[in-house]
Amino acid sequence: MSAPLLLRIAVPVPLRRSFDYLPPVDLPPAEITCLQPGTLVEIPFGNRQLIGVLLAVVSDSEIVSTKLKAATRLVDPSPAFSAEVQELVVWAANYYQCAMGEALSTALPALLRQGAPLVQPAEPHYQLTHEGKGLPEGALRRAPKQAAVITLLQQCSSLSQSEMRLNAVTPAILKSLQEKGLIRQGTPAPQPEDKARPILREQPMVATAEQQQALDQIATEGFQVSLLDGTTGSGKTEIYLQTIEKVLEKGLQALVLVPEIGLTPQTISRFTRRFAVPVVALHSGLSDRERLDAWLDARSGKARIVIGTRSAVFTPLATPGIIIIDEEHDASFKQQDGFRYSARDIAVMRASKLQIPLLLGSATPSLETLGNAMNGRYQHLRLTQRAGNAQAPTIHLVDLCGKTLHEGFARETLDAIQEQIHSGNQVLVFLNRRGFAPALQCHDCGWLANCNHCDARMTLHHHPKHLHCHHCGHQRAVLRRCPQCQGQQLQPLGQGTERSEIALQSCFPDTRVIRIDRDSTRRKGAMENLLDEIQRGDPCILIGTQMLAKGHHFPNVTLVVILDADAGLFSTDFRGPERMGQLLLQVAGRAGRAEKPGQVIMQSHHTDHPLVQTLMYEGYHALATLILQERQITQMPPFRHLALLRAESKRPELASAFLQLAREMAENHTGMSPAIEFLGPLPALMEKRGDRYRYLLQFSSQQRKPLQHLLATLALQLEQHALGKRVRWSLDVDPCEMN
DNA sequence: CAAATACGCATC
DNA sequence: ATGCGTATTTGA
Repeated sequence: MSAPLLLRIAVPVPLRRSFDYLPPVDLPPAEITCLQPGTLVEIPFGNRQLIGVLLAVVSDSEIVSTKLKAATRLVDPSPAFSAEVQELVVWAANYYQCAMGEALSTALPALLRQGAPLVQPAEPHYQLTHEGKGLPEGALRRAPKQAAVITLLQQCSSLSQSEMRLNAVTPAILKSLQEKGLIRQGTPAPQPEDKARPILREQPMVATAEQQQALDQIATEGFQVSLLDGTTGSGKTEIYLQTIEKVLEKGLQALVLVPEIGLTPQTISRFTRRFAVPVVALHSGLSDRERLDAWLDARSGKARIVIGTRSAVFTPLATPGIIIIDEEHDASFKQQDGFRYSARDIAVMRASKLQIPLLLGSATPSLETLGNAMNGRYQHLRLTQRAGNAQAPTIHLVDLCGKTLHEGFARETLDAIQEQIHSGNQVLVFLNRRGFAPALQCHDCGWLANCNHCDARMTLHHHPKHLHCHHCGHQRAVLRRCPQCQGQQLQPLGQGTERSEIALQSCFPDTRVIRIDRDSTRRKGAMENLLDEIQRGDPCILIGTQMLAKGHHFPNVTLVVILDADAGLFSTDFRGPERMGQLLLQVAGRAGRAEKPGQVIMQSHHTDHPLVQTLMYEGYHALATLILQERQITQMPPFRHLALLRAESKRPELASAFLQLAREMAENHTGMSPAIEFLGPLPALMEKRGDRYRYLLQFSSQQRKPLQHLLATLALQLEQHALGKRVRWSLDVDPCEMN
């Protein structure tokens, strides 16, 4: 008699081990042997029911058989994860030192994590009725959105609800049309065979010589990583589209990853306008159901283009053909909590395992990617010309030293704004600090309003009037008297977007000033309304944070003002200068996108700083080269690999003792791999945050392998140790933020 | 002395 | 993570 078979399950808890279960009691033994890894299984765990992922069917366990429980049921007999995606997630869990169950569960759509079945309910499709087909030209002139649906259905004959959504058609529009008897719900007409169906809906643009050269060098099969390194407006998207076209022609799918802020309706419509194939978008606005449907369409191969943010890198694809990452330098590709993976780096691994090309696009590539392009591991494709007749903006440095400032603005800056407004243009003012002022100070004794829960100043907000800690969310009323000296002269210190908005409005009383930051766009639809107003093109001044810098086109902006170019210049984070360069260029790229030439004004107290000078006069690549040289000398990434062990606790001594222990454990291991160096335990830059004291221990190594090995052993040991259970800790491999 | 809170521990 | 039992503190 053979040993009973057991299910080895990854459970969605942060524990670095798997759990063994007896098969569900009602499962025929013959079917157990057929189960594949990636199958979802509902299991009793402690006193709750969880959805786990089958890792393997095994014949014996380290756990005595009397302690084994039986799994409740299979969510579905077939696996949710393809073997390919499951292996990818397992690889990533090991690389990023995340518990396997936690990693697998973050790679799953929310609905599957809750045990929803792996099938799609029939989705309503809409078709033209007889009446709708015979609708005379020019009818529905007073309902352009409804007319657009009719046109759409004339082209496509039948569209599902989600396809309608992708084309910005709301349920209300469909309802009106249904009531008028112009469209009806029904089963889709049988689709003509794939071969016959056209891929394109509109003709591609004619590529410039430079674009064509890049296009010719991008592989459409086999593993190849290309960096598409092109200035703003040089037509990177057109290259994505034409490359995708080639992949679609071969009957394969394209996976497109975009930054969180970049997945706008405009981005999606760029793809749906060009291609006649099914496109799905996995963005944060979807309901769990819609997300699962899109995921299933990608998995079945029905969706031919999949656009998504970070987590979409784990989308299963029936026929993967290419992966594209737009704005590859963007920080949102790195998850900052839990499973701290980099979607960009995982995409490299995925493309290599699948033997398909990967295209990384950016106007300001990350130093990691640029380093790989320079040493030849990635193909480096440069686009230097702006497409069309758009001109590159001219950049002026304004030296603030010794100048009288008007609420943070130099006289010449205000004059330049005046001039552009006068000529009927729009101006964008960039200040990466929301609120009225970043601090409130007593003029009599120098006391500062600090947060009670963090080592930080509280930000003064005017609308509504209160003090707000941007680190822990704590709020309090604005004080009328200094608690230290009873003085009544409490003064705002420094500039925030609210304050600049008021200043600009008083300097330009007849001009519309629009503030765009998290506070002014919190209300649903507020952002859209403001963007619409800007698109109308009337002269106005935009003042905002980095929300303005990414993913939006402002064709009428002719002047970009960077109020404080120095922020980030003296950051303690070694990535500060790189990020400063990327952000400044990105903001500058908002100017002069149409026919109107743009200009950029950068205000700085350090106009002679080498980084500022290099960025100004030689551009991003010179800056990047300079920073890379520095990184080589200081042995920082990408020349050396980093990992951080963070620990936090309400008791500071506990967190630092934990890291001290970790360091001692690690040093005991590194007899075999002396290449690993340690730094710390050190207090985090902001030691106290939200009433927790935070410390870190930094690891660095020339080789990834020994570091990964050490971290794996260490994590396991720390998890066992009593101290490890008393502090909140996490490992961050290839950290982006050092705090 | 009971209720509220903190801590340690196990989860197949 | 999460929930439970036990120890510890709070409090009327």
